[in-house]
Amino acid sequence: MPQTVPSANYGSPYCDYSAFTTDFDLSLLPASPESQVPLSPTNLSPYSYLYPCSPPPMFSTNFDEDGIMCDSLGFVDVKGKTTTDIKTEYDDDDDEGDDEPLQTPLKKTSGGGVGGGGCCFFEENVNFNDKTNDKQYDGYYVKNDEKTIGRNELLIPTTVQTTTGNYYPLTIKQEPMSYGLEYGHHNNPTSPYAIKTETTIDLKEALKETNFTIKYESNQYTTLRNLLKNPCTEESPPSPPHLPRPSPNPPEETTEVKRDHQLLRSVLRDTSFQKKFNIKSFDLTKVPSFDDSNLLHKDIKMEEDDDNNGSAKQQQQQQQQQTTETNEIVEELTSEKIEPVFSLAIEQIRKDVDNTCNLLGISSDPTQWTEDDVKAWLIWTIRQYSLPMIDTNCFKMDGVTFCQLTENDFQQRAPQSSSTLHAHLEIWKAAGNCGDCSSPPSLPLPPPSSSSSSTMIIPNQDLSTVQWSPTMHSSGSSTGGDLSDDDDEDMDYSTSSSSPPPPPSSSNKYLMKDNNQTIKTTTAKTTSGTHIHLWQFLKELLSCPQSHGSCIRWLDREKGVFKIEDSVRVARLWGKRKNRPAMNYDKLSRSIRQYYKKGIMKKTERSQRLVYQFCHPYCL
DNA sequence: TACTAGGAAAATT
DNA sequence: AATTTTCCTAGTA
Repeated sequence: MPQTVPSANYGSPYCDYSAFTTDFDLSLLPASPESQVPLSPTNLSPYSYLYPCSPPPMFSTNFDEDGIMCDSLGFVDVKGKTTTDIKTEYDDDDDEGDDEPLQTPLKKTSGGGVGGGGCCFFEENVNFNDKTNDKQYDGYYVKNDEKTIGRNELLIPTTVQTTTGNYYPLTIKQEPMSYGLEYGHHNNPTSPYAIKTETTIDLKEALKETNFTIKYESNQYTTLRNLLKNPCTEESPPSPPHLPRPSPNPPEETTEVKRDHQLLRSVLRDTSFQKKFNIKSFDLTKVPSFDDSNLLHKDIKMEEDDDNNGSAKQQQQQQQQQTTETNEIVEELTSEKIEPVFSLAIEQIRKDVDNTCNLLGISSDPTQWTEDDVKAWLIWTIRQYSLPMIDTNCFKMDGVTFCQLTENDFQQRAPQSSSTLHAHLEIWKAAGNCGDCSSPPSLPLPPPSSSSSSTMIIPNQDLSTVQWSPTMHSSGSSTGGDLSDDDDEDMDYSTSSSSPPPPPSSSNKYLMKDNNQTIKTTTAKTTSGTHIHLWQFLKELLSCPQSHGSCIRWLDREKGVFKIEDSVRVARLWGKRKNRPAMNYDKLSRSIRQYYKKGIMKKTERSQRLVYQFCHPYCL
């Protein structure tokens, strides 16, 4: 009997959110002078949803599709084992292309054993710098030429998504390491849907192209920190301070930023973003175009020019009128409409922090850190952002003390990296529910509004996310003192995990929880990793094409038609998720066929090999 | 050979 | 109890 599920009720028509880009101040998001985006060990970037086919190659550290760092420098994790070593040890599928025959899991586990991570299947090491092929995903075609990526060539995601990896417990069932029928590689290179390789979009170049420059200033994090401190953005829109509206004394860099965010425009033009979040449309025709009027800057110019500009009163009045109008529009935008953008950024950062914590095996709350944790975090941050090396002995202190360091303290201990380190720590303190951190938010948010006018309230979530625990993608770190006894297994498993994040809507739910609840759910995460239905898992993979597009992908997203490109790998991932090392496609497909009767999935009308279709409303 | 389809029973949650 | 796993036979391309 088919399951009954709430139907989606999306607003329509969908509006073009690309118009936001004229007003959206990307400087609110963390960025380094090199356009590096912090906090992303696994999904690489808060902007990653801008690059659904592959993360930008700006990170020196590579990640495989499981979100495992594959730093060629041999990044040392907290367990003292280089990820390079790990990769080598368990590297079972590092094929650059799709033609390499797959080994059997049995071979891969030789010497590893179940508990030793032998059943943790590593996926291919995605080469972010691969420029060999143009890419086609989901019907969108991307010229694989970093220099030429433009509005018309940018891959536009059909859904806003993240690429954060999940981590799951390593209590793998002790099953005989005998593998049943293992179907072979089924990647047909001649298939019109065949995906050749991952593609590369250089964020740095892309941002350059959009004339967007971000000057790295640690104080830019304060606004973001405020947002992180107040995760109830869906229900209570933040106050206008987070607006791109210029402040009375705007920083120099703000006035110099040209806000022609073509990338963001392109992404937001995708109406699935609106659909995904059930965002009501609004009249964007009221939004001024910077290309046309640059209205948002006019009030800045007015103020700046007051002393030395004797422009005509009429012109001033006109400008004031425009400014007032603009402010009203921006006010409206910020109070309600821009929230999805902020929420995405916040959501991304929170997950990134969690995942980094998981990776490093440290608490998401910096005040809980030990000396070693502080050191691990410092090393990671320095590596991640290519900062000058520092003497970690200067930071030999516990988390509480570390959190109380001021920027001046950082300056004394690490002059060249003080600003960056301090800024990142601020982010972590905020994102990590750091209750007793000393830094107060610089711009307190207004109390939550009881108004239901917020467009971020999500009455009808994607079915695939309703049953999804928000904890599944969050940190399993020691936030709640829930560190596993077998840390090695935890680390091995976490570093080999391939799980993409839950769909964004669930993440919104995650964000809507208060801090305490977030901690609780984070703690409970480790027991829910295997509580997932196959159809949910498949949708999860499908929602992360940059990681799993080579093994499963949508053929028709709207109709819920998808194709399993690599049955072995999908089965392997499923087995990994469910701690069933003996899983194979034969069994997986049997489970899928069980869905036929239940009305969850079906074969397409014209049955094609490895092509299935989600039934309505599961395809939503 | 790889996949599809489905019965049946066991295992898991 | 629901779901998934495991094993099986039979069939198709």
